[in-house]
Amino acid sequence: MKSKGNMKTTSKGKSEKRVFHNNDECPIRNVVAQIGDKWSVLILFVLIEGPDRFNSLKSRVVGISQRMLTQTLRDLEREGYVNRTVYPEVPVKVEYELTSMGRDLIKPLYQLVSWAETHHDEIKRSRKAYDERS
Amino acid sequence: MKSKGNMKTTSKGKSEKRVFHNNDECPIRNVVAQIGDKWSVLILFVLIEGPDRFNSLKSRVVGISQRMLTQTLRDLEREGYVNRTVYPEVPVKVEYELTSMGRDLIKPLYQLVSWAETHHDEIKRSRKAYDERS
DNA sequence: CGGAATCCGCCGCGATACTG
DNA sequence: CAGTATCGCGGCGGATTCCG
Repeated sequence: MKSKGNMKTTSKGKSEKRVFHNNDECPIRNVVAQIGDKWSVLILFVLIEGPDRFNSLKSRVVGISQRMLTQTLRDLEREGYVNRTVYPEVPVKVEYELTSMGRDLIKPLYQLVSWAETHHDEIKRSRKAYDERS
Repeated sequence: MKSKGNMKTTSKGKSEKRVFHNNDECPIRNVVAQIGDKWSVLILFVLIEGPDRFNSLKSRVVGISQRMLTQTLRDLEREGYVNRTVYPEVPVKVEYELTSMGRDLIKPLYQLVSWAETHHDEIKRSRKAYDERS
């Protein structure tokens, strides 16, 4: 990890305890804060398979409301992960697709997904054990 | 990606549109929901450098309140990412450290961090451009 | 079809005060 | 030192209604 502005050491010669700040200048928090919401990762993984339209997305991300789909897509677009294209037909057709940065984000995200699937049971067991202790 | 229960296709012969559910059975949402909060990743990255005590963590995760540090540590412990050890001295000493699963989680998380640092500027530019358009 | 606008409940999170 | 308890706000996110 490169030592950016938001991660400093208490430099007294030998680098010691690194300090972390939670603000807009923290790259990891910037990304995690965006994809950490309720729907972003699911939408991203749906869009891996190719461009898709609003209502199709709505049916593939089960349980999402119109409001949250719109809002999450806007956020992803603002971050630069998703492109929005309007085809002025009647009725209107709108397609969403991953940008190159969006497709690039998928790679580390996919690592996390694989990890999550591998450890899913272990996590569930840990939760159960924790809850039974208390 | 293995086809688990929460990701299905509308199987009509050739696998087509995958569907995603947001529930407890979705491994990725399980993990992202936990580390996606405001403080978890920062605490995890502090603990990479070795076991640490409560008040030391508090000063290294700048801006976190006692309440959120306690709560986030409890959550991470419940998931199985963090171990909590109490040393019955006077005054009490409590150490937190990553479990083997916690250290393992760091790997994919670190990929994400690297990605975040690499694309931080691009994201900031995308936001700026988006905001100026509207 | 693909939204925008409004209303509102819940809870994540911070601030503060107290405790073994 | 390492917490717990209580209060309160802001914002996420759901339900509903209206629009080009």
